[in-house]
Amino acid sequence: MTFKRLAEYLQRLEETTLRNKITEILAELYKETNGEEIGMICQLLQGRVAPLYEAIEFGVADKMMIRAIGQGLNVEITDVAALFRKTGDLGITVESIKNQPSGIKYKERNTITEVYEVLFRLATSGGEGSQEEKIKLMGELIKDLDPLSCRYVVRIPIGRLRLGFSDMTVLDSLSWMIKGTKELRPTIEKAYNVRPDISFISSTLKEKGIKGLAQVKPQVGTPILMARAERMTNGADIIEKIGKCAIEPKYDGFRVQGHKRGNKVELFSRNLENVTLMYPDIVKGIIKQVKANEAIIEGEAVAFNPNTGEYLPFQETVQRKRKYNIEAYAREIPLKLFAFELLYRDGISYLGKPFEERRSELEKIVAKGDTILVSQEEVVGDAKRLEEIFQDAVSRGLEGVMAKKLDGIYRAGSRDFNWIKYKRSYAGKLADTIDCVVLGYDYGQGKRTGFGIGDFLIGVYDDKDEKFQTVAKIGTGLTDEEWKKIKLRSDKLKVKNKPENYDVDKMMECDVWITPLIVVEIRADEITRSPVHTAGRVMKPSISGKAFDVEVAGLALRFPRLERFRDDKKPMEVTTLKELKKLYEMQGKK
DNA sequence: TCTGTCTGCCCC
DNA sequence: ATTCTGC
DNA sequence: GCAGAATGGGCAGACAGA
Repeated sequence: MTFKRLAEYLQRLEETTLRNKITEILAELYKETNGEEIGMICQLLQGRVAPLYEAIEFGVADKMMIRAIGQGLNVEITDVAALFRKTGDLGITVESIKNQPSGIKYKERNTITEVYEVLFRLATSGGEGSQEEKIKLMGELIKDLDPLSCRYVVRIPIGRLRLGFSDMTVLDSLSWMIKGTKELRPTIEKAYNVRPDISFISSTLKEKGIKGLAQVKPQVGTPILMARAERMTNGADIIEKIGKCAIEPKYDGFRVQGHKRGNKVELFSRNLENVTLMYPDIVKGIIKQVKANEAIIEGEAVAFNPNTGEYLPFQETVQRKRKYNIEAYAREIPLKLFAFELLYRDGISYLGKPFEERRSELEKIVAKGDTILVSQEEVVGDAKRLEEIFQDAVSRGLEGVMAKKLDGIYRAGSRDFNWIKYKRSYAGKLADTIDCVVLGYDYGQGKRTGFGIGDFLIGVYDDKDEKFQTVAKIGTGLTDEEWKKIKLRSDKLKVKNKPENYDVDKMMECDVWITPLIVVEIRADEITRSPVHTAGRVMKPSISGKAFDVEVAGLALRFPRLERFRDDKKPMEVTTLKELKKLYEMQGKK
């Protein structure tokens, strides 16, 4: 099949919003392919050339792609960038440049296989000169392909296909290919969950039918898609939703799935990256403490201070995700793994077993020790007790709690109400919000292109320096109508250059600057120290004297979102730097 | 060798 | 991560 | 309620160029 033919299908799919219709079109597309092509297509639809657990990344995003388009079509990079700002989509950008009459001929006979192979080479190119190599390969593709194919070939590496469907719909469509209905989706999904390789799944289905997936079972060394939690804002709702449930503390670390066979252990991150070499302390802990020949367990890894025993904030924990200096960091900030799931043990899959059974089996196979701790748990039947546990968790400095449905299965890869998270920041306390003023905004991408705005920069006021200093950009919490409204209001306040009394890091520069008159109430989970936001930041000359380094980090908001507009407030009434600093200091002691 | 820019289905 | 929206 | 697509702060690593 030619790539052009695929592109024509993708165009049809992009224009369709009805998911059932999308499912049908995909099935129709598959019918024109062979077993090899369907694998490549499904893989490319994920924006990859290999499954997530293979460490093959494109290493190409917006900036590199702009250069590749410039090189491939012999246009100035600044022109490409300008058109991208306008269109909000690099695919549309390349297509529209290509559609301008140029006299340059392009081939229409490139096969999917040929394109896939170039993308694969691009992804596996590394080392000195590799950026030039990637740009050359991408540029040649763009030069060779027709305009419509260019739209999609450019969107694949940057991971923004924007077709309105993703993995779950692909699984539906594979069912549709075989049966003409979605009835095989659960079977296909079950296989995909434990072997998240869409190329393998789709090729196998095409060549062997649904029977081909019968032997796909959890396997030590192949990561299982991780379950996610839905959110709720109080204990009563949780009890009403799932009844009696198990409550666990929610730690602020990162997910780890540990696979053990004998004395060999492999670790995977939430996005299935193999992180075994990064966390030797957890590997040793599992070998020592997990009493099963084969097991797959899951938990949250959190760093702690070995001298005080205190758990560390996320910003320190995440420093353990590294490739170099691993042993030194492991000594300085060792990890503990709070294990909360058993997914597999000695030939038996626990995925379909109720939570209570997984939990009791987990407790049996994890021996007491220093590194792996079975997560605390209390079974609760009433909202009052749930709130008590929640309050206790919050006062211990934790993020909140997780509630797990007692008879719920492990829903790999999906987010549903078998797991519910209840976080401090959801509990709607006024103390968790601050008032800020809008300083500028950026043009949006994709769906937001039409609004002319995608996010806005906010700041607090430092009455000492008499300057507005930044704390976050806001890209969520507004309805489509509110985006349109704030764009209109902002444009009336537009100024040519950044106002003198704005203190903004280069990283946070906006497309459009406005007079500081719009006041917004912002919710966030916490205040963190920031290298790029300027609230309270102090700089010093760099060693060479040619630049500036951060002497004292600024303050920023973690998970910022709009709570509401505060048209009743004047800009000079927003939170001051002094107040923000006080809030930052207060969150440390609880 | 140092520094800045860019990237990551990054981590959250 | 959070949030909004079409189905 | 699911699935998808907008968007956030901030970390280490990989290159390129000075």
